[in-house]
Amino acid sequence: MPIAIKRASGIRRGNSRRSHVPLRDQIRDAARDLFAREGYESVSMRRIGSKIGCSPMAIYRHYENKEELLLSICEETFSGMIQVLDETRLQPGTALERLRRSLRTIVDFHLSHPNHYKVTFMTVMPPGPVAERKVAIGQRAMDRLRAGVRECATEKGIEADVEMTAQVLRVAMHGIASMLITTSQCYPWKEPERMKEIVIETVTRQFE
Amino acid sequence: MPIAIKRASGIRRGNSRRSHVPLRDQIRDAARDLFAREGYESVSMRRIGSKIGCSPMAIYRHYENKEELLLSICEETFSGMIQVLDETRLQPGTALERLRRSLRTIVDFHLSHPNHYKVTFMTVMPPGPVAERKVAIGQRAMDRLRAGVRECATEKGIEADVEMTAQVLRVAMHGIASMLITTSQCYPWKEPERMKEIVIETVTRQFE
DNA sequence: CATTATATGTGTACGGTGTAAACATATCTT
DNA sequence: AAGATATGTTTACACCGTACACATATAATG
Repeated sequence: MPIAIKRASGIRRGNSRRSHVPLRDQIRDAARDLFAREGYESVSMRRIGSKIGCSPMAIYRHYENKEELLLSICEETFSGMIQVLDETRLQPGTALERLRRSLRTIVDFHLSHPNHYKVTFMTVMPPGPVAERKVAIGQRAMDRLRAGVRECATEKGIEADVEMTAQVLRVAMHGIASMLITTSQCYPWKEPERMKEIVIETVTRQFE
Repeated sequence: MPIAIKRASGIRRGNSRRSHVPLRDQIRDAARDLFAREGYESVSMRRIGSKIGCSPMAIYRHYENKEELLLSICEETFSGMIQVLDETRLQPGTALERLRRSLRTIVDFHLSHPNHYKVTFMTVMPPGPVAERKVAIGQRAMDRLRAGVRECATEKGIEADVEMTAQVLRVAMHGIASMLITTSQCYPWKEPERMKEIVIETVTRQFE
């Protein structure tokens, strides 16, 4: 779950107990767990602190505020998604098979990080530097989709509106993810796994 | 914007000013606007009250709590959508034409009522009896989709997994609506109208 | 009509929240 | 050794949802 990410700096900062996980990481780990289990809004800074045995205010030495703490998890998630996407694209198979694998990867990734998804894709951000950062990193993921579409078109020898097709794919994956995430706890979805497959198949049928 | 809905009871309740909008409706209108603009969690009952000039506790005379107020807006959304869906389904044409018209209606309805959409579909409700009531009324909208799918299958003489197909359609429309609503201000969408048509065409192609 | 019941508003209070500010100490630098 | 810096705690504040007690305006009933 933690989505392996290389730490920017490996220096050991002053902690009374040696060889202890840095508090910054403990906080993020605890927050991710609590957010995922109980939802961002219902988890208080006080509870995060008490879970790892530090005062609530200690968190603010490492994260500007609660939202930045979540955003940090968010970026971690995004980087992780791009990473698994790149791995997926390297696996063998036809262009279509690889594209469909990528789509599955995207959906699964979102479903396994619902809180990140909610904050990143279901929150209307007022235009500003934060929103631009989000769009920018989102584009890096879109690049992978565009490449996949382009490869499919090339392999099949057809012309495709790459940008439009990629957007349609994105929209479809977004639909599955957001619907399942917002309603999965209450709504009787009929075989969500099969639905996922059907949607993916449907929106990529032009490349069959 | 308020989505015309027939009031269950037309009686005029005691209000000092005559011919005034009932407080219950004022509350819902204000809440819908604030929820959509700033998000359910960040809008306080105090702010809703102060926006319409009543005390926070006055709201509790009309809605049991904040969550019930949210549910009321969701119900309003679904009722409006069911209404336009029923009107659309009565128009002439083949089953496929009518289904596609319904899908366009759904998307257009959401895009022209973004506040209702955000509140109803982009707000995660904690599991509980209130959320179940939301699911129940949502099913009444799904019934219309299921009927449209069934008619298409019958007309084409093919067997279709009605429930699954309806869910796929729902998911796809949800994807378009939520993406356009959440990102339209920041993201360079390429011809959203055409994308809508392409998505609708794609997910109903099996009935061509 | 007088009276009671009900519907609908307000004010206050409680336990929760995120976090600013001041302070304490442990570690690093010089 | 001494000062600077990093990292923790304590306290305090403004705000939150809402329970509770109270006021009043309308409806129902004798």
